[in-house]
Amino acid sequence: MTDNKDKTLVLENFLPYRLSYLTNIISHQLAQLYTTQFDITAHEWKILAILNRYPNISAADAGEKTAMDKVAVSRAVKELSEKALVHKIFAAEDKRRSVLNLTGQGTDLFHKIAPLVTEYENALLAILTKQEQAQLSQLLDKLTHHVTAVKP
Amino acid sequence: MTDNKDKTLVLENFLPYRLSYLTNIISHQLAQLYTTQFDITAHEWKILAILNRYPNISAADAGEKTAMDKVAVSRAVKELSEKALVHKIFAAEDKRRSVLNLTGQGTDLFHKIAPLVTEYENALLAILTKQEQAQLSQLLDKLTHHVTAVKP
DNA sequence: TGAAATAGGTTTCATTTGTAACTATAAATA
DNA sequence: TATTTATAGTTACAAATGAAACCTATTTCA
Repeated sequence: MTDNKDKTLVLENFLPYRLSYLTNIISHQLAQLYTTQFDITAHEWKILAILNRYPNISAADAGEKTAMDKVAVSRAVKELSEKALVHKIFAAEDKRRSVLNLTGQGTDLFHKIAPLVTEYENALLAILTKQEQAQLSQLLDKLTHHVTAVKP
Repeated sequence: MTDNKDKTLVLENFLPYRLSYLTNIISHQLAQLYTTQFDITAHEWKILAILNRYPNISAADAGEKTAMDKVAVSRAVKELSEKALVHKIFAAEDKRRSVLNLTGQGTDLFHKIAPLVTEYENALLAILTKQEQAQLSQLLDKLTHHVTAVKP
């Protein structure tokens, strides 16, 4: 009889706990890469990355694509603007809507950090075979779709 | 040529990002279960769960088993003690070391919450086949061992 | 139209969290 | 043994976060 069978919750086997344990460690290690060498928070890094990929998007769009709430986006953008890494204007056709872009400096910084984090990702994935990597990707997709469907 | 090939970091494909996205949603949904119905934080819930499984452990042990830092453990235990859910004494043979246990009330509360969170876990896992669940478990193990080995 | 509702962003305030300093006890060592 | 060093836990302060209130601009529709 397994522990789950008799209804005793075993933290070590509990999926949400295991996911959060792993994720916390990874996020922490990853953050080291840019918080120490460059003076950038995790939120700020996310905004840099998303603006590199999608120029001219609004704060709301950036929030949606990064799963950050609008307050966090607003604060990160403000910081990044003050650091001259991001340029913000308001759209002419709708003056509420912001239009965000990396500055030259912002682009430069992105290209300094990106190799570090992809290197970290590669180091992570190195213990998995190509097939396992594909499995993992698929499982994460399934779970993510499921989970966002349940409570959108 | 894929986006990864030309070194442009694509957030949506980046494993740490995808993990953190999924985990945040799950943690949040899960927390709803006990923060709303019972007045318990995520940290407090972790302590309840670990003390149910391992009675008589110290705060340091609890922290190690839950991946919480000692300050978070101290605060959660203090709260739980004030709510009479956890009983804390100091060990006779080493007066620095605490000895923690659930009270009767604490045990009762644990047994109220446990079914809710396991039900949530089951709902989560329901989109995966048994085989996929096993794969996921194995992949998480591999990654977790790897990641803790890299930076212990 | 013009009042009400909505949407994008920002600010404020309270809570949470993390780091570092601190207290008390125990272990190590000189 | 006396002094240093290490360990368990708490406290204090600062930074990060989240919820709600708050502009301002745009829609909606009576």
